[in-house]
Order: sequence, then structure tokens, then C-alpha cells
Amino acid sequence: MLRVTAIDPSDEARVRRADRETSARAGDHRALRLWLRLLTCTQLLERHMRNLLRLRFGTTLPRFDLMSRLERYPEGLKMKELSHHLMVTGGNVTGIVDQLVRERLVERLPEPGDRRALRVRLTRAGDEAFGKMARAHEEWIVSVLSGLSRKEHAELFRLLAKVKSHALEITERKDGA
Amino acid sequence: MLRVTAIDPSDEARVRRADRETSARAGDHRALRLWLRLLTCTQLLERHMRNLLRLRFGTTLPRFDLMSRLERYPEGLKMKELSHHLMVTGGNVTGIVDQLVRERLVERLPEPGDRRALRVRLTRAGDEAFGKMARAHEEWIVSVLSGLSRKEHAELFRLLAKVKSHALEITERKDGA
DNA sequence: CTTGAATAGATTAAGCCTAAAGTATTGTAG
DNA sequence: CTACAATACTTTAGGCTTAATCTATTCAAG
Repeated sequence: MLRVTAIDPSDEARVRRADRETSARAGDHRALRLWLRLLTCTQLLERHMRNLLRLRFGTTLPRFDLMSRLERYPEGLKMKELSHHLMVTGGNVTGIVDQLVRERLVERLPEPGDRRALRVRLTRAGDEAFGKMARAHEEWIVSVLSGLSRKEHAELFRLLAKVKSHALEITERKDGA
Repeated sequence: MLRVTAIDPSDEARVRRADRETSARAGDHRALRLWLRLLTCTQLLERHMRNLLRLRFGTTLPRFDLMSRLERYPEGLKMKELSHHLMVTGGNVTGIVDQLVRERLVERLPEPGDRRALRVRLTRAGDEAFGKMARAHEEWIVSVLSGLSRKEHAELFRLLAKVKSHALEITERKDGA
């Protein structure tokens, strides 16, 4: 494990369980500590998923997310819709779709009636590949969240919904101004 | 296996408030929905912080995080310790420190007794700049999380602690294997 | 002391992501 | 019809992040 050549004795304990939030000082505001814990949790889980997707399927989380979204729309989605769903910029979607097209997992189709737009959808190969990944992915998620009881799951879900809706209000307010 | 129910009328509403999780199908496992909500919340808050840091201070979240960590250690931290604290790779820390050094906000000092190591710490200018940003940052966080009561804050904090510790167990188990 | 493993950092290649600017198309107002 | 704004997408430049690889130094065993 980690060795610290101990400059200051308290460093040893701090570093042992090192992440962004454990060592927040007592004086820090509780909202700040909550935010740091939220960030740490998400990063931990996200990294776990990224590693598993890379090791087991040789893919990445963004590609998986994009395919996951397309899987729900057999008729495909326009680039614009995709970027909205995934909450990323259009340029980003362009790049990821480019790769998936190269790998023959998705295809770009012309949008009838609007020559500006393109419709993206899974190919048959893409759909099959995604099916395998999705089953494994769900198992991983269930496993990594299995430390909570069903009741705690529900409570956490509820609280995050509140965080989300309040955050949406605030960010939209500022964006609009 | 295209098991997606064809376009149903609720699709329209789904797209209107688009993000990764709102439109999760009823059949999806609750763990999956919880994970997607967690991800959405964090992304929402993180994006908000990134935007504010960029607009108000012309800086980025990673730079802020790094300075935030250094601010707690006036004697500085070794690169290795920094990367552990921030939960990122060493190469990443190298790059961010390079920039902050160029901007005269942090400095690299030789580590007495180990010529491999470097100690990084805030310059006086860095410390002052960070102080201004930190005060604003805390206000933003308090504001964006103000939708929850104090009791809900505590409960969310507790639940996330459980998620975190369970995730640490699992990821460390797999990493060690 | 010498050798070889381990450690601290830096570098590289590749992917993700954004904001801003560019291209082509559509819609609309006169 | 023309001009202009809006829309859909792509491109570009730059920053973040990783895994893998490299260099220099330290440590540990003989």
C-alpha cells in the first residue's frame, strides 16, 4: 500500500484514505462537504464503470451512453436530439458518432424533409453489441450499489431528485439571464 | 433484439426535459435509475461550477481543485500526494501544475532528502487568488444545494457515505485481484 | 559496492469535452 | 424573389484525463 515518509503525523492518516472530501476541515460548510462527497461518489462509480467497460468490452463510457440512448429509439435520433439527451455539445456527439460509424455500430441516415439534419441509429451489429454490454453493465451497477437497502435506495433517489430540480432551476435561471 | 416499445406518446415529454435519466423505462432496474440520477446530479452541479469558475475567474475546476488541496498544506505536497488526493494520475497533475507554475500561482520546490521528488505549494499570489475564488465557490455551492433542508442534507450525506464505502470495497477488491 | 527492483515524475498518444467559428439549409419578412 | 435570421451539423483550438512508457533516483539484497 501507500507509504508516506511522514512529514507531519496527521498527514499519514489523511493520505491513507485519500480523496477529495474525507479530509475536509471541520470548519468547512456542510454544503461544501456534501458536494465533495457527491463528487467523490460519482467519480468512484464512474471510474469503476469506465474500467470495466474498457477491460471487458474495449469500449468507453461515452460510447456506451450514446448507444444506450439510441437503443431506446429504433427509428434513430437526430444529432441535435442526441446531444440534448446526453447533455453534451454537438461537436462532441459528432466525434463519438464518427467513431461508432467507423466501427459499423451506428449509421447516419438522411432525415427526410430536412437536408440539414441527420438521423443516427444503431446498426444490427451495434444493437447486438450493446445488448451484451447492457446486461453486464446493469449487473455491475446493481453490485456496486448493493450496499444500500431498498428503502435507502428510494430515499437517496428522492433526495437526489430534489437536488436535481433545484439545480435545474438555478442553472436555467442564470443561463437565461 | 430490438425490444424497445415503439414510439410512445410520452416520448415527446421525455425529450422536452432531456437528460440521461428522466426517461429511463419503467422496467429498468432501480439501481440503474439511481445511478443515472446520481450521474445527472453531479454533472449538473459540476457544469454549473465549471461555468461560474470560467466566467468569473477565468479558471477551471481541476485547477481550482488542485489549489484547494494545496491551500490546506502550507508546507506543500509532493506530486505523488497531490495525485492521490485528487484521485487522478500523476501525468495529469504534471500538466495542471505546469500551467499553474506558468501563471505563478504555485511553485515546485526540491524535496530535501529525495532528489526524485518535488514539493508543490501555493505562491503568495496563488494563495490570495485562491482565497477570493474559494469564498465565491462556497457561496455557489450553498446556493445550489439550498433546496434541501438541514435534515435532508444530513441524510443525503449519510447515504452517500454508505455508497462510497461500499464502492471502495468493491473497486479495491477488483483492483487487488 | 553492485545489481536489480521499486518509486517519483515526466512524456506520449489517444479519447473526451467545450466554446467559438464555419458551412449548408430552412424559414420568414418584405 | 431577396435578404436575413435561425437551425443542424461540423470543424478547430485548447484543456482534461488516462494508460503506457520513459528517465532518474532510491532502496534492498547479496
